[in-house]
Amino acid sequence: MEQAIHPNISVDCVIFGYDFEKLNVLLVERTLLDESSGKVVFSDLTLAGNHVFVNEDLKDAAHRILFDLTGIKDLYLEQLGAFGDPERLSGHNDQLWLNYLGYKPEDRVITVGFYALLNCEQVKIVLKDRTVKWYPLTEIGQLAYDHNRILEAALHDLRIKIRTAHLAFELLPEKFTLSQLQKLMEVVLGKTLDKRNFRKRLLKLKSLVQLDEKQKGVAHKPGYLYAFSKEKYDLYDDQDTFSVIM
Amino acid sequence: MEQAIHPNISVDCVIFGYDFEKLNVLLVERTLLDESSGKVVFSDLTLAGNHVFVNEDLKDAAHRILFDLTGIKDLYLEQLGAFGDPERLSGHNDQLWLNYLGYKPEDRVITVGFYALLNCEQVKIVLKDRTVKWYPLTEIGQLAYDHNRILEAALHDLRIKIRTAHLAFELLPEKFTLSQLQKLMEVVLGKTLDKRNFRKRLLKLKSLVQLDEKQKGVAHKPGYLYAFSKEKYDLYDDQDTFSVIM
DNA sequence: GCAAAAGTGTTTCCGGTACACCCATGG
DNA sequence: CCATGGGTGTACCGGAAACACTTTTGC
Repeated sequence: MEQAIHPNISVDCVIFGYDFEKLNVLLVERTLLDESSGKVVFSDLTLAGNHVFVNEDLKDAAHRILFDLTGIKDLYLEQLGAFGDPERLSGHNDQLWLNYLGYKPEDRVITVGFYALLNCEQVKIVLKDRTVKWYPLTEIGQLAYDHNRILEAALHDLRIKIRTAHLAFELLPEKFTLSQLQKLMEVVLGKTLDKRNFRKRLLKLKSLVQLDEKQKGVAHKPGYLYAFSKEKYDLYDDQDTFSVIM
Repeated sequence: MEQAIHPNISVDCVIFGYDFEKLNVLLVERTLLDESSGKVVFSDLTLAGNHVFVNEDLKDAAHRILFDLTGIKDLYLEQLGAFGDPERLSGHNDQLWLNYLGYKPEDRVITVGFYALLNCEQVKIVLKDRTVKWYPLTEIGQLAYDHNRILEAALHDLRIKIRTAHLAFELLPEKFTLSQLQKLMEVVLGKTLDKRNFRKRLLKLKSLVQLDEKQKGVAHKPGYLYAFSKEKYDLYDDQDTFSVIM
């Protein structure tokens, strides 16, 4: 019975993936076929989500969903809060879909939103399922259920927290150049930053360590690689933040 | 059936009340009496909370709980997130209490935390129930369930948000002096602030308007009263924040 | 040798901070 | 007339912002 699913509580994950160019979100295709004709009734996209197990912690459920979909453990996860509008599943397509899956469409389900951060190149997702794909953030249209609301909340939170915390490093590979870090900030915050000022500020951070290693295979002067040191971050604690990387 | 309670989803509210001296939290006494002897089995404190109705929005549930307990509508409410540790109700006293109330103690309940802000003098709470009282934040010990965790999260969030948003005004009456506002900030942030610098910054805020009215009945030079203008705040939007009232 | 990004210092300006005295009221 | 908090201005300092040229690599 440990694995019995809870009918009223689900978890939805906004999975952000950075590819050195733009922010992407991993979405799942939801296509309903007419049983007799085999024609497509509708086809749209959802966040990665599922019901929790009866005795499962919410964060564990989120990790499980991420693992099932992507084969990755230990991603950075942040809780966004609960989404409990009684009408959140009452869209026409949503009702058809829930019925198709064998849920009672009239059941109340509250969902807990999370977001995960990863780097698309480093964390190669094994897409077990052809219906799961990366979508550039800027090209995401209407999603199923209340998932646009959850996505919006995730993005809002990410934009605030990336200024002052170590979230940025979760979106980069272990080793990265300062320019890559700067580009990431520019993409997330939606504005360009001055290179020299950016570097001045960043080089003050004790938790950012320069490696004895340079970029390779680039058609220009190779940059030094850097890494984030969680140990030093914990050590220097609150002094050592991005504070005002506007 | 509209009023049927949902067995698995509850809402808990951290109700902060400011009394011009300190921050208080409204707590509910929970006393279990032995049925035969009438002796006290245990007695402790909980946040204001209850299960949600089957078709009730989470925020509506929080407002209802606040209203039932205090007779107040339209308090400022902020969601903190969901608390879903499977063990959150498994304390010894918690199990006794749930059993006494007629719940199945083994049922999984996830709770959504909120916090509310009010001014103790202005918003005179009609304490319908003698077991509900204000407790100074600094004197709160161990609470029932996982309520210390929820309180901690609420306080953390309040301390962050009060620096940059209009939360402070929710803890004051409609008209207040700058000194009262400063005192509030000092209490919440836990540090003293320089009077002149504080006023310089505050007087820049377009959403803070001086009234043609002074303090009365004080044994010193009376101060001007001020009010927060939601309209101007919305108008000037993001420029007009407390930004760095450290 | 050319394209492309890496890397580097200085000046300016604004905002934060520190700090001390006179004023109006109630008792 | 005294106690109490209200109200005000200035000088200094540090950090943010603006800004342009040289270097190293792959092709």
